[in-house]
Amino acid sequence: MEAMEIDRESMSQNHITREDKEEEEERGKLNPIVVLLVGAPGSGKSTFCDHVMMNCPRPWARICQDTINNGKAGTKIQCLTSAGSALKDGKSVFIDRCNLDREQRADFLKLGGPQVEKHAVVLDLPAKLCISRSVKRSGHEGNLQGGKAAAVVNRMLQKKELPKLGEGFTRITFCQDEKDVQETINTYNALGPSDSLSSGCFGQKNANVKIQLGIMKFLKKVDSPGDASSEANVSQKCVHNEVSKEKDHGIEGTQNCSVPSGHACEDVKDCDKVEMTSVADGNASDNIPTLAFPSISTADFQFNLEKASDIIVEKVEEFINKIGKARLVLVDLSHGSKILSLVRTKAAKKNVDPNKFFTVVGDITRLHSGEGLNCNVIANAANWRLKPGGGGVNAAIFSAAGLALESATKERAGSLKPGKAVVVPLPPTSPLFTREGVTHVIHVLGPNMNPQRPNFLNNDYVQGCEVLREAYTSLFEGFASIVRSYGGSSKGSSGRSVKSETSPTNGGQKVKREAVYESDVNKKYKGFQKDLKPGVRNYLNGKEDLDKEDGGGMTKAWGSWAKALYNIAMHPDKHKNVVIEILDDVVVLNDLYPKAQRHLLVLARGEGLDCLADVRREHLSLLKTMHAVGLKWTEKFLDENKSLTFRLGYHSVPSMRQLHLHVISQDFNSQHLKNKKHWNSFNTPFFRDSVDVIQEVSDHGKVVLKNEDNILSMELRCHRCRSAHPNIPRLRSHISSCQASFPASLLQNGRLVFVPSEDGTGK
DNA sequence: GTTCTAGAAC
DNA sequence: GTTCTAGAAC
Repeated sequence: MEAMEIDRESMSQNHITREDKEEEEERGKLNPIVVLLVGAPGSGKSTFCDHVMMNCPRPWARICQDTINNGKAGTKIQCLTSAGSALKDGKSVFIDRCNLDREQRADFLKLGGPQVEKHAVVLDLPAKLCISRSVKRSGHEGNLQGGKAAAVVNRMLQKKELPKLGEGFTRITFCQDEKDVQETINTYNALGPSDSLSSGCFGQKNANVKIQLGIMKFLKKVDSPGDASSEANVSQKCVHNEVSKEKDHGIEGTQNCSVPSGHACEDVKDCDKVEMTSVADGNASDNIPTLAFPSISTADFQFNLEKASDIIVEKVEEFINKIGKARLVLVDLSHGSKILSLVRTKAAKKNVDPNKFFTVVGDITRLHSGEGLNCNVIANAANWRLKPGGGGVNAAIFSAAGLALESATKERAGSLKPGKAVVVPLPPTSPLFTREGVTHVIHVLGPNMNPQRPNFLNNDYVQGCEVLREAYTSLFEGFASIVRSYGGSSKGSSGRSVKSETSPTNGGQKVKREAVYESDVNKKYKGFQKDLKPGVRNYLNGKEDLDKEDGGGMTKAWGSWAKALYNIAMHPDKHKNVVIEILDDVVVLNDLYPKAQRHLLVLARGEGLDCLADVRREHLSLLKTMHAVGLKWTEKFLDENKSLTFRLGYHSVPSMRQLHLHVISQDFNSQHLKNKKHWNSFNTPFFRDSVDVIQEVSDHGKVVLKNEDNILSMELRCHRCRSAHPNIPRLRSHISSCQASFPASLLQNGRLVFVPSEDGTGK
């Protein structure tokens, strides 16, 4: 690599042997630029320069502070002098030093005067990657040298200030992974001697912005309260302008659309939301495949309701786990519907997941327009000829779907036997498709117990039940096949296109996506379900609790395993093995999988209070009780072991249903602490201190929950010294010995509970 | 929430 | 080869 550098040097030496005038012209053509690499040791700055200098047609000089002094580390002044003379020689310049803070960058931005463009290439790669590289570079992983390297990287990253256009850069490129780095290398490689790159910020991706910002915010909160956030706003606006200019000119088609740095987190999320709601019509549940079906055979075919309801619940239970996140909805037109109430009761008894199966009173042909419920598939209680007419559901569906359904049905089948079903894709011309978003109708024929109708079973319920079971099996299997087929479709269930599904991703990811589409779809639906409005969720649960509509925005769906705490709260006496205290409003228990030496849960006993998002002003005294009970237990624990420190708080989005307060000692010494999520759920803003929750509810009547998706996958940082660690074992080994004092913010407002040391300085 | 496990990272 | 993570299933 060094040889290559020397070659370029000698090449450009030839240029400057020309006459001054020519030289001046040449320089004008050369259009040299100064590129400041910004990144921690191990972020790949030198490698970046090497790659560009090897392939880029323009002459470059790399100014490396580590080697500028005859191969040894030199000074900033030396760098500046050397960079200045390289520029005079018409070379573009890489400033290969960390440049992590603004002050360090400032002098280099003056190089060559304002006519020389200044770029920043930010190698903002994960701390653990930088650490592991610099540890490797220093040779011996694990020894003092390695440890030192990690400490250096950590210290630098904690202080880093990302560059802003306002500092004097004309272009800033952010690289957050290897792919970004390669793209940026390609961009610079393609830069001919007189070319220039357009201005603006490039390469910051939404998801990563959130992660990075999460860290920044957290660090800011911990380290430096009055940071210049207003300045960030200014530069952000500036970036916005630059970006739109960029787009107008259409110069950089391949660049990632830049997302402003600074406090952009909320903005970015809001943009996403707007996009999603505008496309998906404000109801995220649009995209969960849903089958609406009438009760088969119980109307005109006079099947016994008790027996039919048993079979419905039985079959729903059987299929619900086979169809991923898709939902089944039993629909009946009448309000006092006996079959609905029977099914509801039986389903509840069997603990059928109320998010995946529920009942609705309404017209099956108007579920979207009438009830606001999107069902992409509806079942028809058909007749054996598969013809319109008769009465009830069959007549209604054929009538609502128009001739399109008749002809589409004819194409598929001419008749149907009892117990069978036929899936008919609904032509997009059908009003049922356009108005209601129904993409398929499944005709199903049940057993007939009505002597006035064909195939009368003469009260033979042995056969009748068998046929009805078969009918539901055929129906649900038909639906399952539709759900599977959605794997390759780019259409949402409603027939309206769904932005998130078609949004571009980078090549590599896309391939992976398609290969695992089936599960990917499931994940997505899971996500959407999580995004249901509280009101919708309660509706799905059959609750009428509209108070929650205006609440914390998003609530989540509960997996079947998530009810353990709820069960304990409802029947603490039945769980005496785990419960350690039962009071009027709360139950106390040791966490089954403690993440620290002491870890207990204070559980609210009331019904309908699942998580922080449900909390309102009326719960204030309960919150205070929970806190007080938690404190009482910490006192007991501190009596036993004065060296412990406790923190009391809630998970922003808990995995287990039923509001519970964590009381957890800060040693985090537990074999159950196994993964990033475990750590980050107690050591990022995902963990909401009880004192703050109480304050917020008291001030605003609810808890403001910021839905920072990636917060649980943030890099691992020590909760005391804030150092970053590459993995859980290393983090655990670090925290077992870290004696640094806790961040100031935790020492305020009683967020940490401990016995003050004798000198009164606390921890 | 945990467990299991494929496969990525080391 | 071993360690570790992350996603799916429960």
